[in-house]
Amino acid sequence: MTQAKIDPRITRTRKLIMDSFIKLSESKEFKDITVKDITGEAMINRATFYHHFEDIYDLLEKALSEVLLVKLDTATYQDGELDDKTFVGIFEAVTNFQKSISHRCHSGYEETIARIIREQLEVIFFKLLSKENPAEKPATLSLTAAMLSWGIYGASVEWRRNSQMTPEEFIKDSLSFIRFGLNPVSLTRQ
Amino acid sequence: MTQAKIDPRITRTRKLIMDSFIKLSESKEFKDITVKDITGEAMINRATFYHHFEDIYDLLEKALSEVLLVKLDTATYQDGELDDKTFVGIFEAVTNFQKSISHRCHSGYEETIARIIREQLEVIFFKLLSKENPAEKPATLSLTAAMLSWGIYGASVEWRRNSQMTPEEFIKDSLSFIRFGLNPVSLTRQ
DNA sequence: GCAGATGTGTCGCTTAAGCAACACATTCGA
DNA sequence: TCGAATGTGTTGCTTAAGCGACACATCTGC
Repeated sequence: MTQAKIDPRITRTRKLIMDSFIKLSESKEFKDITVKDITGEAMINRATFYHHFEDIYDLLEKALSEVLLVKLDTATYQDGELDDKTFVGIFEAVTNFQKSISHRCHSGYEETIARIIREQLEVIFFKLLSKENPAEKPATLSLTAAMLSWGIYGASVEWRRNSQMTPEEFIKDSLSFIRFGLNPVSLTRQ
Repeated sequence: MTQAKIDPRITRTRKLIMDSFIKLSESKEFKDITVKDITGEAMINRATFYHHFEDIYDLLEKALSEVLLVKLDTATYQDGELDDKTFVGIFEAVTNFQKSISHRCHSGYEETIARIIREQLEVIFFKLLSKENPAEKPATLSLTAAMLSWGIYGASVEWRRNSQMTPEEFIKDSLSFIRFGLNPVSLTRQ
């Protein structure tokens, strides 16, 4: 498709690094994880790590986006529309991810993750919005995507703080306001 | 120790191949497994396979010997003597291995495995015998090792055919005859 | 029979991974 | 405060893995 062919060694090595990072993340928090730890766990050379990633923050970023994008593909490749199902899928991806790392979040680190999640969401929303509104100005779509990403992320924070509901139940009712606007009459359109 | 240092890539690749082979062996029998199947499963290049193994029979041989040798190390690295514990450990290794592959044994294939097991046992016994009898003629030790390997392998066949006992219970009593000779009085020496 | 498909084993060239050493930060305890 | 220890990021060279093509064997069904 978009790229010719990718050397299997690259795939393998990147997977080794990612998996080792995830595994280490389960036993210690981010700030205590060194590049050496990762390459040791992955049984690859340290220089090879730098061949694939700028530094450990770059790895974090790419690891997070991969987790989100995998979920995104599952949620949207069928239609790629900004419908309820897509929204719920994305929201579940975010809450799942937060749940999986919640026990290793500490000050400073959490804000980094939050930023990366929002950035990823923004990319996703921008893509979907552009598809459905090809005529609209990019700046408008971009800001809309940003607001959506902050909104969805904020919702996940709320969910984590309060809710015993499933993510889907939690966000379902509010989605109407997002999708059809704040005018009450629009609810009948759902 | 005996060799300087081994490139991690080699270790990794060999493990990938071995694991894929074991995995494939669980779903189809040996004669239906192709080199392509293995390299496909292992996600390595076919040429790389031939860099490590002569052919698929060579892989079989080395995979089997690895399984046996792992068990052997566990059983003997502490002392390396031809005592009861070592014998029982080796016998258990053989019976465990046969149990693990029994459901994929068919005519022709079984005899190949049997040969390889016996060859491996012979190597092991020869090493142990040499250690305990440094002055003895190699030819004598070699034949003794061969007879032991046939004997142990035969015992495993008997065990598989008849016994509800554990491998240890099964072979324990006969070991005295092996170790101390057939003279009844020797039993008192145990 | 033989043509097409599939597997085997080998080759030369390309590319990614390993290694060892380096300069440079940090941390931390004597 | 200094020095040892540990981590970071980079480099040039070596080595193993990937690739595609090749000749050659089996098969299998028309």
